[in-house]
Amino acid sequence: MPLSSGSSVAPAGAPGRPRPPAMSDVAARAGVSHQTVSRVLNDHPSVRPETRDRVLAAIAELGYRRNTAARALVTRRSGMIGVMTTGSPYFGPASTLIAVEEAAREYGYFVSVATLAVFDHESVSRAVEHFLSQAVEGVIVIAPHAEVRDALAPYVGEVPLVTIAAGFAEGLGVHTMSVDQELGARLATRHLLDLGHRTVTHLAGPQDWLDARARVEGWRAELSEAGAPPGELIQGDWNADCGYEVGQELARRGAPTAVFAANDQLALGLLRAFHEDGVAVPAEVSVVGFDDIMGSAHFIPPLTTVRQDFTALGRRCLEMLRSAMASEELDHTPVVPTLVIRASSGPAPG
Amino acid sequence: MPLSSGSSVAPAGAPGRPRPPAMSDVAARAGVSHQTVSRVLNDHPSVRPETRDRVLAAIAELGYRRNTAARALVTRRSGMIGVMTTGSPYFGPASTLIAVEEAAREYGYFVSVATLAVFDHESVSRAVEHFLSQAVEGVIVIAPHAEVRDALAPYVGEVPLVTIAAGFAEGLGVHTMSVDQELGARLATRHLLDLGHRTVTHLAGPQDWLDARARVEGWRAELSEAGAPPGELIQGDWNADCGYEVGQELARRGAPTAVFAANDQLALGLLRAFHEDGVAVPAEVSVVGFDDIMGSAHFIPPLTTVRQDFTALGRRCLEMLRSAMASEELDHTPVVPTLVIRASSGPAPG
DNA sequence: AGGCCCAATGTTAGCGCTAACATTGGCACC
DNA sequence: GGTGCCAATGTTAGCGCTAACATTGGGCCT
Repeated sequence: MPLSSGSSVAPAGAPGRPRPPAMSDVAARAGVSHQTVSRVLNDHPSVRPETRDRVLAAIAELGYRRNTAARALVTRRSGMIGVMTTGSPYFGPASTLIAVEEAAREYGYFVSVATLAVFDHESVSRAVEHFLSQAVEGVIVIAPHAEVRDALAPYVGEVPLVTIAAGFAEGLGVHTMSVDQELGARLATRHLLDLGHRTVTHLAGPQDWLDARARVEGWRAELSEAGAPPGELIQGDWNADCGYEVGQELARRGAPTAVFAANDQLALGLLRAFHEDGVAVPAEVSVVGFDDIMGSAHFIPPLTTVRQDFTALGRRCLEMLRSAMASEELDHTPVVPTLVIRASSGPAPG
Repeated sequence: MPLSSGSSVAPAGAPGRPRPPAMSDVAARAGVSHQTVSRVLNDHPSVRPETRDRVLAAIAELGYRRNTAARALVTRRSGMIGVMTTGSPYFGPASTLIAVEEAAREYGYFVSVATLAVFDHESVSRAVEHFLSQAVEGVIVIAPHAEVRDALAPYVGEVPLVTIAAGFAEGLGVHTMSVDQELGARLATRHLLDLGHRTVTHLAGPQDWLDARARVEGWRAELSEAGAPPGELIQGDWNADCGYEVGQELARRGAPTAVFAANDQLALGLLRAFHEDGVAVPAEVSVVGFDDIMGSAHFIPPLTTVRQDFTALGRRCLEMLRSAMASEELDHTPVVPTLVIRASSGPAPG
């Protein structure tokens, strides 16, 4: 509980610090009315340049800063957007958050964050309520997870909402933006097929993550359209540990010639397992990852992977939210990923 | 004068959305005064349980949410803290931010973020001003950089401020918290010495980062106290690319037997270079990193590294900020890092 | 019974700002 | 030279809430 019934004495606030200057103080100093100060601050056209200068001078002298709370109270606009993100320091969400914040600040918004330790309905609700109690003007959700997306449905209409989610979500009325995961998976798969591999095994991410699902779709679709036999699908999570275990298993039973891992961490685990078990990459097995995280260019061997432009993603999310807040038409076109070819993929053996 | 009837035209605000219920609406519904509603909301002791229930029911029925702006205006407390962090998705800052947010939310604070694309004075000032214009009650800075720390000095006294910074900062009056970087470097160095290495080469991080400096200090101190000859100091940045280049250079000219890299990314680059140039790790060269990032357990070979508990760091920062806001005694004791021994370090050759 | 205290509630006065309306005074126009 | 207009400014009325003070009505003492 933040508030105890402790014996509060002073009108609360920062203890010791005196009341900061208000608009009326500036007005008095500049010899104008507080409304004129307000006009200067809000770039109202009809203020004489001379008056404006006098006001600005007074502001500077007093170190005046406009009181956001008072302003928000009367305008009914908080100037704040909420960004909900995963409670794990994954590369993608972290990068996207940074991009969103940068864009938001450019447009003059404040960004409030809430992290999601778990992805159940209740946590999502709590986070949204947290934002609503702050009167955010819009919410961006960086947690491409099925349950999260579903838990957001009740809040559509309550507050403009943009969520990162591959495909699927339209029916729920939630605005979605994403990197084209399916395309990314297709790029990876096609690359391997082009190298002469008969088919491609996919080490998938957790299927409650929408991105993971979409990657499976893309992989499957590309194989099928290429007329390649269906590849093996192995379920994984997002971690290198899992990649390592799967890699050991694959090495033991005779590895496929091409594996598309759902992210770079999984790929890292695979590479290590193959290395330890003497399976040559890419001579015997080609490995392709997804994300292009920091360092993947220095895996052994350097990892071929699908790069997601998280910066673009973040900006697009914010632009989408702005459109949603203005009730404008929304552009849902996903961000296009690119394939980064390095040394972990090569021609099929034999 | 009676309260205005709801007949006034809605001034601006969210277009279309009607005015949300106010406390007086709840009061009317529950047949009490708005002040009683306020009392219920603030857990004031003298409210009859029956009355409280009636009020709570009215709140639920109307979907009432207290207006933060109005509350902040009168209490002079925004309930918000600002967190400034790096504009790069580094593992440490991202993890720390998450921990801070979690702790802050537990204590009932809102968290506003601002990222720092560059570390110059002006950007830092802009970010602090951004926070001040939001009337945050405190600021946490996750950017252990010398220039950032210095740029904060003018704001000491203006707003409670806690920054992550290894050593040094006390004189400036900025409250600092950190993982004990020097200790971490000592742990790494000692570990290598214990393995029989005569001395240890250090691939340092950029020296404008305080952590990087502190790691140099620790490394140097530990060597000196152990009576080992001074090791070579190589300047680097934080990236694997740099580690790779340095690794190639070291391999070319005959590598030392032990290298302590200032972070895991650098270590990753070293490992790759050594691998490619046929320098066996750890048989010929031992490598130790710093951070224990995701995946370092699956480098080839798995990386011995210094783990920083960023979650603890984040919590401690928040607790420290709370103390600072309450003008209490501050506990600056740093968080203790731990050495994680894996396969990249081994006995000195020969 | 009279008085007193205190728990439970109501009333009033702003917090600092913006929106809406009111008031100036200068100047173009006929 | 009056009329009207408009640019520049002032005045007023809240926004929704909390703090401080005011008002009730029992229960309980003497």
